[in-house]
Amino acid sequence: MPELPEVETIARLIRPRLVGRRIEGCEVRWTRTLGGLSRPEFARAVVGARLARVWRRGKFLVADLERGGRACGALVGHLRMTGRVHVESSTWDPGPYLKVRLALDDGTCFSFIDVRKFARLRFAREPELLLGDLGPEPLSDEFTPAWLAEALRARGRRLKPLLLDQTFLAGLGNIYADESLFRAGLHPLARSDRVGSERSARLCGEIRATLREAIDREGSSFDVFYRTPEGNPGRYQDEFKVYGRAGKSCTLCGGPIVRIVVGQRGTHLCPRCQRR
DNA sequence: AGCTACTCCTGGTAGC
DNA sequence: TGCTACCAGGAGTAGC
Repeated sequence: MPELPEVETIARLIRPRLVGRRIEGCEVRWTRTLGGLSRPEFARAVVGARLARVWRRGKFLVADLERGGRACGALVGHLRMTGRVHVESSTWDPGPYLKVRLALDDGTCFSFIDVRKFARLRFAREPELLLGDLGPEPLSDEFTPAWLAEALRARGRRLKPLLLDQTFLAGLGNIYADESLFRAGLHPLARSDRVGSERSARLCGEIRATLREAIDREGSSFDVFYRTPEGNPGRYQDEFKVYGRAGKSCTLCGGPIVRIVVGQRGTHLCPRCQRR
């Protein structure tokens, strides 16, 4: 599933191919992907606009749009589990799962592809309305040990669902939440208000380190879905310590990795290294 | 406030 | 081999 490192990788790779391009046409094959707008409304909003900036916020991919040098909204994409993005020549075949395609002024096309139809590519006149509820960026200066210690204390929630809550912290998904908790030695069911400041400082550091290492390896690919926009798999899946390793031995203590379900999500941990 | 269940989807796979 | 049933899960929502 594309989480922060995967979306960051995608943003970095498509940025040089998109910035400065003008959208000359659009084809929508699945209207629900637009998240509310009709095809004509969407087309009217984006065709003729220029892509001024490509960036990431949490797991959202954002492209600011301009007309005549003036900001006129943004494309805000979310890949959910199986969304993919490609920028290729217009002769490239996007396959049967293409949802939206934007023709650009240099003969390339931006293709938004999704097998399961959960991904969204929305036009927003004010993207802040879609992004405003997100918590801090884990790799920003805002995300400090002091902030995390206080935030954990203020919310009496179990750690795993809290880390997946995008209004708490933006960008972690199932994989990197499990990996970060393992590296910090914290149990996914531990209550956030009982994690001391020492432990929460460690969690802060491990979240940042995990995400940085995953970005360095262009994200994780363990199934057919996530690929970089160049079609390459990421390499971080080789570094997983707990995710998808149920029954295998812990790299620290040798004991078995266990899979439990927390909030309808598969959750992987080492019960010996991660005490409650 | 926080938890659980349900919804949206379909390729892959386990089981027969 | 070929069928069916179930699983994965990000986020929104409803209900307790």
